[in-house]
Amino acid sequence: MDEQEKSAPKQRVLDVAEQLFIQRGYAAVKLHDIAQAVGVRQASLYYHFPEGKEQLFVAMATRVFRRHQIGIQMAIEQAKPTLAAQLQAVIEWFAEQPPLHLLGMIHADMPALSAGHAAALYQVVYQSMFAPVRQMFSAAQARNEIRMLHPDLLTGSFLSLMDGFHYGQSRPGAPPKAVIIDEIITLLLDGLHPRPN
Amino acid sequence: MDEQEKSAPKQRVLDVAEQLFIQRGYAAVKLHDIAQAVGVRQASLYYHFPEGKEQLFVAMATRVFRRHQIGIQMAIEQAKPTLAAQLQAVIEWFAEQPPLHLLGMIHADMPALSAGHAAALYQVVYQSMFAPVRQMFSAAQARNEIRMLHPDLLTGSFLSLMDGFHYGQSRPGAPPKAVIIDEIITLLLDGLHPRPN
DNA sequence: ATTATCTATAGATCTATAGATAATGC
DNA sequence: ATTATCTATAGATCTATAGATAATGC
Repeated sequence: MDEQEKSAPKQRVLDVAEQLFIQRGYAAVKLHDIAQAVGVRQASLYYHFPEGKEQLFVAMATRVFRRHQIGIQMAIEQAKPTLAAQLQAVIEWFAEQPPLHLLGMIHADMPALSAGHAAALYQVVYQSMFAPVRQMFSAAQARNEIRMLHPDLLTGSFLSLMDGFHYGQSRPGAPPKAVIIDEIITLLLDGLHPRPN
Repeated sequence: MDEQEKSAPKQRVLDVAEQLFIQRGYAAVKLHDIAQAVGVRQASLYYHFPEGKEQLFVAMATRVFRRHQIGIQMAIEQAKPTLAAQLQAVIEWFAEQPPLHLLGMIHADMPALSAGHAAALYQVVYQSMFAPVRQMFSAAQARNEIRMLHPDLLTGSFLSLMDGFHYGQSRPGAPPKAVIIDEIITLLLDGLHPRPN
């Protein structure tokens, strides 16, 4: 009965909910859609989430954010302690995950929840996504490795770029993932102006 | 009866619809919400948009995109013909507009429309938002002013950043707009690694 | 006994349509 | 006559609740 030890059917509901909620947004997804994709009747979802749609959304979002927190932290820890290596690892993490659409979730979905749920989720977003990335940039600044831009701005910009990643990725004639990652790193570290060497 | 010559009440409906649809997304906004904010009854909206909610959304989105197209093109034209000056002007344009949440709209709202409406809107987005920005970057590359990164990727990254702009902007203790703009330009042109001079 | 489902349905909400009303401008 | 609203309501959709059913594991 710990957080971890969850029944298989419940995990399956969360999996499907994750796909649909993230793809279409909270309001556009009906409980019936989720039930249908799981292969059960709409009312059966209330067995796993007795408080209904909001509870399901919050559970799903929390799970996604925690997974990203672990992925991001592992990426940073296992990379060489330079921003270039850490950025590479974190971007690779985002690139191999399904699209998250974090900004859209923060902006459109979370405000639709009850005030309490929204505030709680916002905390989770901050701890899981914002703080670790911010920490990576701050540390690089403390090492005097990079310019002293505002770390919050860097963090927001970086997460925006990660949200945008999958758009460019999916269009026809798009370069392969590895090239996109390389170019984003070049852009972030060296900028558009070519270096004089 | 031209596109331009629209009645004042209809414009007012579009104004309100713009605010609500962009803020909360297509599915979350009910016609009743729009009517209430306008100060009329829900059924009265059908006088101006006889085909209903979708038509209203498409009209609103088209108007927003066209406005941005003009704003972006004017910004680029009136700036000095260097990427630095043009970027500054375009970012200032985005900064003075209300948040657009372009990625969210493309991702969550447009796919909820009928196939025909979605395709048409997608065209408008491309022409209005994507093409002018892409052209700005391509031209800078032709002038040999910047690195030869994929222009589609640059464009997508830039528009992602513009979507993210207002998030950082609104949090407490955020730096003033002018500083944010400066830092984004520095980031894009010079990158995080400090230049050796 | 617990887990996981089902059927049936109440009640709320939402979109859209039909037809009436009032004001303005020929 | 045209423009812009209104009331009333049908029909569809959506969330949530109540209570039944079936399988598994003591």
